[in-house]
Amino acid sequence: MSEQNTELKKAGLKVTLPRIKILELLQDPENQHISAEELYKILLDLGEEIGLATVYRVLNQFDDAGIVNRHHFEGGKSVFELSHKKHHDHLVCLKCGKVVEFIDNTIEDRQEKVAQEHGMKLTNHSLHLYGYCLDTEKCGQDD
Amino acid sequence: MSEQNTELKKAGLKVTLPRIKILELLQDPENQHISAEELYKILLDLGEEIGLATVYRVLNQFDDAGIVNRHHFEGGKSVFELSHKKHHDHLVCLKCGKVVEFIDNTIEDRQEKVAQEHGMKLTNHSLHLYGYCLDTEKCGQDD
DNA sequence: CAAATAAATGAGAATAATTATAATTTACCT
DNA sequence: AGGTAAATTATAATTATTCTCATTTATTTG
Ligand SMILES: [Mn+2]
Ligand SMILES: [Mn+2]
Ligand SMILES: [Zn+2]
Ligand SMILES: [Zn+2]
Repeated sequence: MSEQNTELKKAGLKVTLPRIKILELLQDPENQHISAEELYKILLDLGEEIGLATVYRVLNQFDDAGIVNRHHFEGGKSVFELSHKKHHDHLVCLKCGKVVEFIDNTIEDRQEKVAQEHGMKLTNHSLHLYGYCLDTEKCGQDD
Repeated sequence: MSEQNTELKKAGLKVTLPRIKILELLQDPENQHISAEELYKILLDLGEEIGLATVYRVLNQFDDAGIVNRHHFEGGKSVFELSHKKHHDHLVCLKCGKVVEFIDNTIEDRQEKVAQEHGMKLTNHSLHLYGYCLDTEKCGQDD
């Protein structure tokens, strides 16, 4: 039994073709931070017969089951990524759309401190840094 | 000439009743982090004849002009707040919806560091901490 | 294995949030 | 006050996402 099957079973979800296909696509490094619509288009191109509603439904189920994480970057739609990787935050280029992942333990620690100081128990957070690539021709801002 | 008028003129916007009313409402501490729809309802309740499209349009113009900042909290619609206050980030209670503002200079500094390390020039960021109020009856999680 | 059944899917309608269009009104500049 | 460009309104359109329900599929059971 494949890994996908095990993961779906563990989440109490029936092992269906749409779910397997979506899980497979999400493994592909090309498809990091992908939207429902984008996944749907890829599936159509692959000749799969799938409904857009199914893609949305499955992604929500995956989110509920903790299989994926959902992010909402400035000015875009919801994007998803597998959650088996370690927690990280995101840097997004406003010009080319490149997404860089990072983790900064100082920031993570301070967040807990801040929450504590304000009498709150943290469950999660989202940190998005927006800017421009400096090293590339196309994104470097004139200064 | 009122403050509002000056602010609108400075932004190159004509001084109209909808714009003045919206600016006024945004000053009210009751209306921090308010959505277009909520503003619209308040305006209707006040007997103003205004269209929802106008509220959206004006808020976008205010955003472009730097008069307001837009935030998008998990699971909600866009909310706006006047931008004349100093930059800050947000703690949000997932139970009661309370929004607490904070600024942590360590976090701010680290963000710049992170961007620099990845060859990017930061323009802005969004940091949202989600959790539960501990001090209140209704929000404290059982543990 | 084949039938029973409960869950999942697909097509399309529905909803929510936001934006565009176009005719009318308003603010601002002589 | 009159001319003009900008703003507003109502409404249609769009975008992103969810819902409905008839049909299909995966799992369970005999
Ligand atoms: Mn990521
Ligand atoms: Mn705020
Ligand atoms: Zn870039
Ligand atoms: Zn609370």
